[in-house]
Amino acid sequence: MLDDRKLDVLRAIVQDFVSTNEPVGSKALVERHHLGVSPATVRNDMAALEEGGYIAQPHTSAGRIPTEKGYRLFVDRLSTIKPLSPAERRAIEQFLDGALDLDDVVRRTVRLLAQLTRQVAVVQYPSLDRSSVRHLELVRLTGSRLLLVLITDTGRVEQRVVELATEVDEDAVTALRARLNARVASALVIEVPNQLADFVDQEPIESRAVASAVVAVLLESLVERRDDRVVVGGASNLTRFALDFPDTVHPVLEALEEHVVLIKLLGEATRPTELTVRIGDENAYEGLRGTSVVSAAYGSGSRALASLGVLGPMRMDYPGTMAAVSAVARYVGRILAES
Amino acid sequence: MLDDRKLDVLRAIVQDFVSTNEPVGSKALVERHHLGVSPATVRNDMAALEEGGYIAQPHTSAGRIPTEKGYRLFVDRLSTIKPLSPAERRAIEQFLDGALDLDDVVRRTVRLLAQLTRQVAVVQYPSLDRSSVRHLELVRLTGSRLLLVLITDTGRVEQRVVELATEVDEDAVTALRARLNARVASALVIEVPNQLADFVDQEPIESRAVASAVVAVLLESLVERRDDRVVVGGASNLTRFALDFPDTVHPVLEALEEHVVLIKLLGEATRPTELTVRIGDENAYEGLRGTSVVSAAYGSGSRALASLGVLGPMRMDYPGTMAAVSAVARYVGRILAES
DNA sequence: CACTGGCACTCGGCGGCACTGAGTGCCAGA
DNA sequence: TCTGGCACTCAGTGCCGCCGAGTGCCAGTG
Repeated sequence: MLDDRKLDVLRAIVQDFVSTNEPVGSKALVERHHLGVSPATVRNDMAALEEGGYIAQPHTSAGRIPTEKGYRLFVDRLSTIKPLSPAERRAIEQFLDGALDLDDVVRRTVRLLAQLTRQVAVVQYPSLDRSSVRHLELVRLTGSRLLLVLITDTGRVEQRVVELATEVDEDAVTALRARLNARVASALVIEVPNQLADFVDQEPIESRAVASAVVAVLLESLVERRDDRVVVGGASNLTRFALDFPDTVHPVLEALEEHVVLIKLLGEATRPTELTVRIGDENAYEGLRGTSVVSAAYGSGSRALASLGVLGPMRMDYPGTMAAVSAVARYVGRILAES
Repeated sequence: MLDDRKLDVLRAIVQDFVSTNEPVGSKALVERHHLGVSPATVRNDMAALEEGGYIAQPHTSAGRIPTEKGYRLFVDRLSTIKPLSPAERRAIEQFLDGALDLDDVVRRTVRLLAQLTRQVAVVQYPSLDRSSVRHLELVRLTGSRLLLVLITDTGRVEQRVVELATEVDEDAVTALRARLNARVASALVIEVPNQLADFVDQEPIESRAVASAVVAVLLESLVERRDDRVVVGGASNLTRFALDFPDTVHPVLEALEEHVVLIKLLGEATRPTELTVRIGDENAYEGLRGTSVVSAAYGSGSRALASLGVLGPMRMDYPGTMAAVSAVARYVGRILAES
């Protein structure tokens, strides 16, 4: 039913529409792409494509625009990921190599992605669940207040104040710190609750109260941070393509502030650098109709830590965007593995 | 030249225009505000106000809208800060009391401000320069890598990895940590470079190399963080008032991503809770024409730590916004003083 | 002298109307 | 199976005239 030429026509329609943002007609199509047939023939093919639901006309006397289904087919079968230009590769390296700490890596990444794709970029912090504990620090602020700092292998730092009912001296803190680290250092964060299950009971009787308070705060902080953090950048790119639809930008801006929504959008991280493309309603969030999301998991080695991606109009340059997202994800993984 | 009634008229014009976003005419004015005079009289007053540059007509056959100068006069002399409703006070308390750590305080604050004012909120992190050192932590990651963690009295945490040329053992790290803290603990951050000026020289000869590396990274991190951090929220509120001017939202979104610009916008922190209002071109940044900024410094006690504020259209509810910003600044200061 | 009512005037916004042109579907012919 | 031709549709555009909100000015009044 869809022979090769029809697919060529669909590909040409998607490419033209993406670059001009105007319905494309049969005549323009044969002029811009050397299809080797006449407009009339193309019209027949277009009728077939419309029949199949791949393209549609906004109104009777207009050209065609791709539908969601059309974009899907394009992404799945008609496009090849466009290799990045050397300049772009260089930009990625230069941008990320100077990063100082994890916060900096994330901030730079989001900026880089937004710049490369000229769209809205979303980067998730390395998931706590999938990280492991590098070190647990316990600082005595005053006699009855400790600062608990958790440092992961990805450089993430979580800190929390522990209020104690009783006073505690420096030596006790040092000892407790050592015993805690012996238990959890280099364990997966998700394993920490198990590792500490009987920790308090095994403590010397005189330090049980303190240990119990510390462990409680630690476990609590792990639960609270479950809602992993994301950073958004390039929101101003929204207006580039939304000038025509001023009512569509508001819900998108709202969505960008709902980090929970964004995390769902990026999707479950699978294997590192594996690309996911969600087109239009596929990402099932009211207010994000008409937008597409290209995301990839990143990680060090074979372990996926979290995801990053970009959000743009359905009429986006999929091959280019996919290449950029994939390259950045790969590079971030490398940076994190090094540190 | 501007008698009381003319000022009343100006006040009425500002109030009406702010709430309706439409040029206000003489007739509507006498109907909605009981000015006790006829439209014709008001027209004369309006002519005088226009003469003085306080109001203008967008086109000949339209009502008047306030100019920048008009808003300025309104803010300076014609408005009283609207007290917050009990519901709003309660919202502030509930919102901020549950905060876990500094990041959380900042995130909650920005969200709260955006919600209260229905505008774009900007909150600056407590300035490093104005904080003091609570503790300096040195963690031995491997033999040749240390993690340096700086914790300030406002709960801010900065961390950085120190790469060493030689191996170092746990005891040496402990000793160095103790000596470092003896020097800088509870000093103002801005004093740290002075405090450490001769630190390396006074170290035992065998630990000089390590001390020098650590101090170098510490000083460097203080310089780099000079560009203090800000957090933005409520960007979706932009579209509420920018529907009519779709071309004005793009530059504003861009400005929101330029944190340096935002920091300038908030202005130099003066005394805590002191309000600043910048109207239109007063904040002198291309692309922010037509917007106003209401900001306040916050701090604990009499020490200003940083600023927060909101950004909105020139036609904003100044009394309400000023009340909200001021109340939030006061409350944030209190929260930080407690922790 | 300040205020008021009346009146002529201006001009943006809106609906109606005709025209244009891009693009289509269909059909007969190669 | 493709092509050229033809009638048809309809969004977009420009033009026109009307409506009405709002103004400025002036003469009249307490």
